[in-house]
Amino acid sequence: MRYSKLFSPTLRDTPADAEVVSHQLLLRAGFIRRVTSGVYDYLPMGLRVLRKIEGIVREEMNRAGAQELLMPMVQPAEFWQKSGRWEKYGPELLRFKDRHDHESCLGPTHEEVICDLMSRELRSYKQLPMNLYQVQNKFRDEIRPRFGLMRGREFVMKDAYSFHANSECLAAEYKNMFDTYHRIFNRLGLKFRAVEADNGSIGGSSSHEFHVLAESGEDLIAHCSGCSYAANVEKAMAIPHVFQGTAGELTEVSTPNKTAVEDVASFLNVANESLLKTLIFKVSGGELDGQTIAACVRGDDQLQDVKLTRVLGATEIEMASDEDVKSIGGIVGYVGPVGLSCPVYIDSAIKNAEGMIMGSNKADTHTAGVSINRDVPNAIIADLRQTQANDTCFSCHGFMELSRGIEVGHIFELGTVYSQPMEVMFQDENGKRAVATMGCYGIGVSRLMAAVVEQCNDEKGIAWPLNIAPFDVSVVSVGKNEAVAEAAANIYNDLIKAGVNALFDDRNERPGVKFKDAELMGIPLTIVVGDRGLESDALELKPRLGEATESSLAGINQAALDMLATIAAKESN
RNA sequence: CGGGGCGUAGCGCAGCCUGGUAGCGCAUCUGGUUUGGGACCAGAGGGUCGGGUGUUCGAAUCACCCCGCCCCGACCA
Repeated sequence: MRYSKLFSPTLRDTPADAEVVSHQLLLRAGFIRRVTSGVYDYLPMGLRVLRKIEGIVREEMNRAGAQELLMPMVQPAEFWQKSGRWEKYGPELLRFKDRHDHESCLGPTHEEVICDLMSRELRSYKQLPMNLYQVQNKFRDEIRPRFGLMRGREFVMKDAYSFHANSECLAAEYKNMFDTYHRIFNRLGLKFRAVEADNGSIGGSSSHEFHVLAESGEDLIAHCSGCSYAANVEKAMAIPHVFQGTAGELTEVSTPNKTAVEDVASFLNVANESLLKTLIFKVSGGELDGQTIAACVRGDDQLQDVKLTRVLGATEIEMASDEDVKSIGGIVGYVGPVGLSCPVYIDSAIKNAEGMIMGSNKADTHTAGVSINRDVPNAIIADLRQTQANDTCFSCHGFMELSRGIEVGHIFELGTVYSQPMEVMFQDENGKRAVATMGCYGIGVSRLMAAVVEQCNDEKGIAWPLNIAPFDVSVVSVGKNEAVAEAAANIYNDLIKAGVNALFDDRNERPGVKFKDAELMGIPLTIVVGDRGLESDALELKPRLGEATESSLAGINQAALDMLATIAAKESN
C-alpha cells in the first residue's frame, strides 16, 4: 500500500471528547470515527487491525474444534418470548417492528437463534458434542456508552455455543475453551487474568471472565497474592479481619444529626467497623418482586449489590425511597435491623458479632451493644460484603489485592437454561428424549482492539504487537531526489514479494511528518531511505520500540526480515 | 434515570458576561522556496455560530423549548 493513496486521516490535536488513551489514539491515528453515541466507523487502518484480531480468534477456535457459522443481526420476537427473555431483558434490547408490524429486535447475543437452529437440526447424541461460533456485530442499547470502542452499543463479538449430551462433556469443553482463551490472549500480547465471575442475567452455573489489566478498566477484580484465586469483586470472597466487640445490653445513645458511618463513629469515638450499616432496597424480579428488604454489613465494609441481587434471586435492586424506608418502620439515617417489618439480610462476616452499634429506627438515636444472634435471630446470613484489599484469602494465607480490568472474554457453563425452554432435544443412547446441555463463550473483538491500545502505547502513539499491526513495516522515503524514490520503491516491492505486509510512505511530506505518523499509527518497523543513507550505504531500520540499526542497501531486505523475526520472538515470550 | 459540563470551519479553541452581523492556531487548496523529526512566504476556499421559538431596529451573544455530545453518579441510611 502506498501511503499517498491510503485513507488514514491522522489528527494532530486530541479530540476533546475522548477520555481514555485508547479512544484518543484510535481517533488520532485515523483508525476509527464516531458515527453516533457508541457507534463507530472502522477506517481502513482500524479494519486491518480488527481483521487481524479476528484472524487469531478464528485460528484458535478452529484449532479447538469449533466451527464457524454466521447468524443474523435481526431476530424475531418469538424466539425471545419463547426463552422468556423478551420480558427479562431490559431496555438494552433494541426492539422494533417491521412493515408487517412484526416485532423484532437487534441481537445483543445469540442464544435464542442458535437454540432455534439446533432444536430443528439436532437429532441424535451421535451429533454431539458440537461447538459453533460466529464473529458478528452485536447491538446493546447501553445506558452509557463510553470510552470509544471500550463500551459501544454496536460492537464486534465472537460468540460460541457448545452443545452436549451430559454435564461431564460440557465441563471438558469449558476447560477446552478456558485454555483456548489463554492462547488467544497470549498471542495478542496481553497482560490478562482469568477470574471467577458472577453469571449475571445470562444464567447458568460456572463462569469465568478474562480481564485485561488496565487502569482504565471498568471492572474491579480481586486476586490473591499467595495463590491463584482471582474473582470479579461482584463475586469474590475473602475473610475480613475480625471485629472484637464486647457482648452487653442494648443501650440507646444520642447521635444528633449523625447519619453517615464515619460521622457516627467519630462522634462516638469508636472504629467504623463497630457500626452496623443497614441499607434498604426495593427488589425487582424473582419471588421478592416489589418488596422492600434490609441488608446489613459492617461499617467499614461496602455492600456488593451483585451479591445481594443473587441472594435475593432478583433481576435488579435499587435504593429504597424515603417513603419505602418509612413504610417498613425505618427512618432515613437511623435505620437498624431490629423492629423492621421486612426481611433482613446480614453479611456473614458479622453473623456472630457482639457489641455492635446500629440505627434505632428513631431520629437522632443509635443503639449500642447489639448481638446479631440474640437481637436479629431471624436474619438471613449471606456473603454480601465486597472484598477489600488486604483481606485474607479464604483458600490460603495470602492477602487479597484489587486491580482494574477490562472484560474481554467471558465463558459460561449454561446447562439447560436456554436449551430447555427452546426445546433443544435429542435422542440419547437409551433412545430417550433428552435436553442438550450448553456452554457459551464470548470475546469482545472490537473491545480487544481498545484493550490492546490501553496496554501498548507511549507518548508517541500506539505500538501494536507485530501480530495485529495494520502493517509490519513502513518504508519511508526521505528527500525528493529520484534515487531515493527509486531505492525506496525497490525496497518496498522486494518486501511485498517476500510476503511482508509493507506500507510505502511515498508522500511529498517532510521527514518529521512521516516519522510522526508511523509512530502514531504504531507500525512495528520503519525503514528510512534517504540520500544520506544511500550515499554512505547505511540505511536505517527503526523498530517502533527499541534501538535503531543500520544496513547496506543490498542487505536491507534481509535485515528487515531478521528484525521482524527478532520482534516476533521477543513478543512471543 | 439523576447531577454537572459542552455544542462557533475537518481538529483544537477565542468571542457570549456588557446584543451591532464572526475570529485565531493547525489542517485544506493555489503559486513559489524548502526537505533526516510535525517547514517558510504570498494568496485563497470553507461557518444558516446544534435546531426552533421569542425579546429587540438588530441575536453567536438575552429568554424559553428541543436535539446532540462528554463526564460523574446510581454505595447509601
